[in-house]
Amino acid sequence: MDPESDQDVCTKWSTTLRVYHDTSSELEHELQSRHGLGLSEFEVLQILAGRCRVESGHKVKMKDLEAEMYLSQSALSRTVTRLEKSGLVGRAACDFDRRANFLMLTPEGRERWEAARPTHRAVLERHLA
Amino acid sequence: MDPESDQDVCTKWSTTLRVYHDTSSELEHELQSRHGLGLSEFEVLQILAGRCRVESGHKVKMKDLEAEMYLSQSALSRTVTRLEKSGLVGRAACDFDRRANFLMLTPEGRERWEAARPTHRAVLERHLA
DNA sequence: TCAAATTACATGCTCGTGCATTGGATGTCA
DNA sequence: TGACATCCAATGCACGAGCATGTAATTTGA
Repeated sequence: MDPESDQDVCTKWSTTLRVYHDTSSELEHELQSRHGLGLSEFEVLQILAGRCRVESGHKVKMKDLEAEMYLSQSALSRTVTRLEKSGLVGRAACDFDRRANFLMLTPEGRERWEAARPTHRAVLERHLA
Repeated sequence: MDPESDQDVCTKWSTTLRVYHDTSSELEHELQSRHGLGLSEFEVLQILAGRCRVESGHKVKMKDLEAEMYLSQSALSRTVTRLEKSGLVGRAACDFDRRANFLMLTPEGRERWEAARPTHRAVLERHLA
């Protein structure tokens, strides 16, 4: 509440704004132009790639995905729909709970993610290293 | 490029994402519900309030504003139009260059900004202190 | 001096996002 | 078991954002 901490938080916030906008807009452009992926789409692939190991049969529930992303339920639903239409992600019904969806990377989805990963990492290095 | 710095930038980025999303979405909600202002609108008022002192006759050029904001030219144009329609900002022609616009806070604009400022500051304190 | 390039701002268009709602499935409890 | 609450995901809707373009004013340079 004192002037000093005010100055602190303002500086911190403007730094955060700058880093966030610079980095995310370059991520968006690079991923889109080089790999045809939006940032949200890449992030979904990234999470699926990291979690689709042996456990749970290579599948991830929408709700689990939602919990790890800064995206509303509806936005995530549409993002996954776009990825599904592009053939990068597959949906599968859940036997135990037919309300829920399971998601998994397709082979093509894994390829695209692996192709895009260096681009993603390079942008982060450039802005955050 | 080494694994360590990769880990560093990834951690840094996910921290930035979390702080940015948490803070900006709460800013957006609080400013909208309490003061009827979008975050971009508040930021425009903030810059105008800070710059509309004696120098340059209390006016700011669109281009100068644009340089200080993370907003495209078109988005800024529309944001200012919204603020103008709400009576919070005034546009004035520039005598020297009739392409350019000058902007200034209206008295009501300054009131709204001063009313919203504590809300804005409180959210920053809460997330960044 | 005047045509071409540049600049400032507005606007048409499309897209991704959030909110509210819906539809269907599951859980709860009397 | 049946009625009601809760939960998951999809969808209608509105809105803010960026890109491309348009319009008008200014600058440039041959």
